[in-house]
Amino acid sequence: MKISELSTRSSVSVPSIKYYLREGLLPPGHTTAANQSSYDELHVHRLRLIRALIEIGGLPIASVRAVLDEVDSGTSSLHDAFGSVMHALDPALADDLDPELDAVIVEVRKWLRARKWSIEPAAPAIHLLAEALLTLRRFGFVINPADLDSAADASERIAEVEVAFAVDRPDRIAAVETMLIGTVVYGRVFFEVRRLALEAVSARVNKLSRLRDRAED
Amino acid sequence: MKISELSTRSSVSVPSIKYYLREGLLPPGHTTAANQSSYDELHVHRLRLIRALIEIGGLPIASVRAVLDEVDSGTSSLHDAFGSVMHALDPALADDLDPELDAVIVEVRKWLRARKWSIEPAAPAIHLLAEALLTLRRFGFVINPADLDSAADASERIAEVEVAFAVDRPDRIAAVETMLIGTVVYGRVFFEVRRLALEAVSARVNKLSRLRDRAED
DNA sequence: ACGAATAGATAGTGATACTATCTATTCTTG
DNA sequence: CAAGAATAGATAGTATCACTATCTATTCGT
Repeated sequence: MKISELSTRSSVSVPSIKYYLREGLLPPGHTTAANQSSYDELHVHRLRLIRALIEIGGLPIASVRAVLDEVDSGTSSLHDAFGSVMHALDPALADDLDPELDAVIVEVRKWLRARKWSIEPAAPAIHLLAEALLTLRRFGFVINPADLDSAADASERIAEVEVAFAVDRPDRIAAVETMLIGTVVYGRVFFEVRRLALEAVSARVNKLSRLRDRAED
Repeated sequence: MKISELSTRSSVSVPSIKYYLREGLLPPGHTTAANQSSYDELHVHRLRLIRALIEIGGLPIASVRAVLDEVDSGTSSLHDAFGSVMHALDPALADDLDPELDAVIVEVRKWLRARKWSIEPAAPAIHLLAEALLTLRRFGFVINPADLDSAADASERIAEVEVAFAVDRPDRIAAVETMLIGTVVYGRVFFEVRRLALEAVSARVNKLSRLRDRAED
């Protein structure tokens, strides 16, 4: 198909498609003449992936490129490929050499061992989780990794479904893509579920306190 | 304290503090002369809040301002204030008039009723959740709101702790701030826990499949 | 044959989050 | 009390990002 058709099929403007081609997010089409290329279903699919990462995941173009490069590079096992993709998701984090943060990182690692979760030691998620926990503590929240067990259990259950689904995919690229979409889009799903939970609990408490006020009259 | 001290205390550069003052994220200090103002602990605290929203929550300055305006405006109940803050968190979402999306929104609302979660009908979280679920389906994930029950249960448990903590705070602003920090920073915590869960499950499956391969030799 | 579309190159744009500079003052330290 | 550092407030500049526009030399479709 030509670029104009790719554009309507994917609802991405032609200039944007050209931009993604330039930036290497989208592989070039099959060149049929000096100024003609033809694109296929793979391009439509890839464009949907790019838009999901940008719009739902909020990833910058540079991260999208890094992630897609990892998807396309034929790393050995699915798990290794997934690890690389996870790593490419994060902007490089500066080592803060904050002793307080280091202490929390140690706690997180201990928790991971206790849960028997085998995680690559250099995983950015460990650092980012520790950072968030430290921030919560600095705002007065008394929170330990163990308080996250119920969230971790729920995450694990859904992760099992996701991984099973990914492993079932016909080829390696589709499998890695599935894990990627799962991470980014499910991440958003969880975030919104959490917000809804907070609102629901807040509404309940609000109602209770109004009932109490009335009883006191 | 003077601006230089505020800068070292908060590890935010003086030009950035001036920028936040200009942008109305940080209230002006108490003016003591034409070119002298004094700042206090409240400013240190507010700066920490701003940085947490930007760095951990990834909010743009405009959202931070909108959210802080809601925090500072004396809306009646804590719950109402919380609702406004939640609303200010989101960039205005265009109504897509996508019938497929509308169908998913209906599903989400039904799920919320089934869970007895009372949510403001216009809550952006409903729209955003439906959007994410629709994207997952378009990538082949078979997923219904009910599949989110375990995540919702876990979120609810943590939300109860958060709300109890917020309600206990000395004043209304502190309470709303607590809910805000809870939403944004816990959101990040959950995201990272989920990624760790995925990596752990992926590692387990990888190991199992390697064991199976070996058995087949 | 002729207007529309295309590839590929280069340049321009608007938003964002600062950062720098400047002036007129005020502090502060020897 | 003098001189250098710091400050408020204003204005201007910068780097990055994600496009968007324009241009040229083709090539396609009718």
